[in-house]
Amino acid sequence: MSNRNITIKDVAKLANVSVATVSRVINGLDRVSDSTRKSVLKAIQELNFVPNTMAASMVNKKTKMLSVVVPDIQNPFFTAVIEGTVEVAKREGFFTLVLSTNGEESEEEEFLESFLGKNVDGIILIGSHKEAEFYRGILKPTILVDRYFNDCGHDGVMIDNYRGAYEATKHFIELGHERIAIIDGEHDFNDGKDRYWGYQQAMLESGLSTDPDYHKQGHWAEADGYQLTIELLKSELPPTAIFAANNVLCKGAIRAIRDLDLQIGEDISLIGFDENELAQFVKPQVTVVRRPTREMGLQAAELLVRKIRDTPREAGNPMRVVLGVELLKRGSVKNLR
Amino acid sequence: MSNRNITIKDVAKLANVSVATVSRVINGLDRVSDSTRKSVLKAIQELNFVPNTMAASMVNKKTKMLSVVVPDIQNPFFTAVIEGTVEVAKREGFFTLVLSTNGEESEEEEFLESFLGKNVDGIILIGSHKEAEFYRGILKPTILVDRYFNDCGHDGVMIDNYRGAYEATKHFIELGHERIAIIDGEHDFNDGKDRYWGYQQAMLESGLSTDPDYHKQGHWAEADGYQLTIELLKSELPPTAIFAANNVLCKGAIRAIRDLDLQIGEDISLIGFDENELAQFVKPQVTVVRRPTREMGLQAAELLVRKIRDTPREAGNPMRVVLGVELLKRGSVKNLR
DNA sequence: TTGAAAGCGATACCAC
DNA sequence: GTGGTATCGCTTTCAA
Repeated sequence: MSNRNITIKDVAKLANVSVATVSRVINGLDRVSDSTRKSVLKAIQELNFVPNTMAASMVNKKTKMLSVVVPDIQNPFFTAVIEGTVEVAKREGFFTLVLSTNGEESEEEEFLESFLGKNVDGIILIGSHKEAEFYRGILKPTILVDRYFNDCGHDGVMIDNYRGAYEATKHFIELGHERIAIIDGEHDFNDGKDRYWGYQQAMLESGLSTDPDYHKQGHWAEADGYQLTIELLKSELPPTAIFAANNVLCKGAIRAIRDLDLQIGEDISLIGFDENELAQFVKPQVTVVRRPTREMGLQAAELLVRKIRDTPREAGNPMRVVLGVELLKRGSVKNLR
Repeated sequence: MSNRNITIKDVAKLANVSVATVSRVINGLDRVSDSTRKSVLKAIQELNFVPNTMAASMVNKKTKMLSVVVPDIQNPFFTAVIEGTVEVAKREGFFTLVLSTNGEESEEEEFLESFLGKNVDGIILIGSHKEAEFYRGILKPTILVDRYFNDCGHDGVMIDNYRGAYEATKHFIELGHERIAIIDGEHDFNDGKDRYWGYQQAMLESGLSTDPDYHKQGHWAEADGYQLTIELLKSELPPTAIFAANNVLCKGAIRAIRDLDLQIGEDISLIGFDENELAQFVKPQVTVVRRPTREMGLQAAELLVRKIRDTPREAGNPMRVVLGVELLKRGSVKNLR
């Protein structure tokens, strides 16, 4: 496996050729006579030689590795995206290395300055937290996924958050709901904001007002979903429907409803943003806005690989790929008509 | 960030010193006069220079990075272990790089031969699939987690699978159960086998026979858990208790029981091996054998770092750390006495 | 304290 | 086709 000490020189000596020749047979590009190739191959075999790719990288500046940086490796959304990424990367001959920052922004910087960060051929940043300035500082091929920043100078793959929230809300309305609440978190990034706007727009368009009491904000965590749902349901005039703006908030909401001994789709209607395990488990299952997680990873990796190969930086404006979402209707919305 | 072109030479030139001196101030080991240090630092700042750690690694053969290889990044068990690992690694100044093989054995080999595999200072293999021979071929510090192979030549961190299964089964028995079934998967590795033996031993010790009809084997997947549970519950003489030998089998079992409209802890008793989201969600919650996931990661990283530092290979026999498990009693086992 | 120079292990250009 | 060698960016003796 990892034969530290044997180098191309040893092989050259044993095979009675120059290191240049050995390098040639290793890379198979230049032509080498059959006989010498054979003896070199034999020597390689005999010595159990494995080329030191790091040394090679030093001269040709390619490592054939990509990195994917995520804020939380325990969130199934991220791992699903990663899976898509890895699939394409592998097909294209790249190794993918995953890095979780555990929500700490500084980690992202550290990574980029580390051995790894400096030696990957390209980077995919999922759900990243920084500001445009930071991204502009990254000089190598990079793709932003799920969260995008204008003027960041890189391509991006994201979904239509606005539309997803809009359709969820519309769905409630079509089935006769009027007291529709939304639980979300800070509006510090576009994805969160867009979801709220989608909700708001749908309400206004239908002539419904957006009661501030029906907008509960937490920190996008499961515990918040639980707490906020309890608050809503215990208020004087509870909503008839709740839109949970991300996967974990939705899980919290499901727990809360269960703990209050209420029946989803009967006593309270619910739609979640993003698929999650509990939404699939409970009966009736919870209607969710499904986003194409794996597909996001695929797209990101494809964009990245293309960018790496198009070395003649076509300096074209960064492109953004926006994938559609789908309202997966299940049984959690009661028909009030 | 990634200033490709500026090297130590540029800094040297600007600061009017030799590259050796620059190297010295970068590494802070050798002594440098305050005045030169200052001017070098200034030059570094001015040029926005970031040393190329890859080149450095070429000479000192250290990269300060570890890698963790897992079969499935979507399984919460693995990500929990990873989290523990990363924590220690970070504290000790190592970067952790995660690699998921998606269950493909060959990936593991590829990884070890890749740029990455050859350039990390140490490796943690979680739930790995190969045979001892393979591991012996890995010449650098390596720790096996969760699954161990005798004569593999490396240290390991695992849990007491036997005991966990034994106690779960005993618990059933103590509460008066006699028709106790087990659902598991292939017995191709020790962890799986040990769980079965623990179950069997507990049964025999209590004078209960292990009816083959009550031992259902699948492939350790959630779908199997579902299917096998259905089979058990629909058989002529259904068991009164089921032991699901891993986390996803348990989830499948919970789904199956729910779909048959049976009440956990009432119509059928259930214990799962390893914590899982559904076990915590349903009411009553499902009793599980809890294993110290994060702790496993911590231990593994600590062992690894120590090994990396003890360069004078003390060739001591490989050590194995076996962590205890805990039967987390919740409400899913009915008292038949 | 500082500098010159010899590597680390490969690649690639230039001769032959 | 094949070999010699400069080079990648840094560390580390060895002298001065």
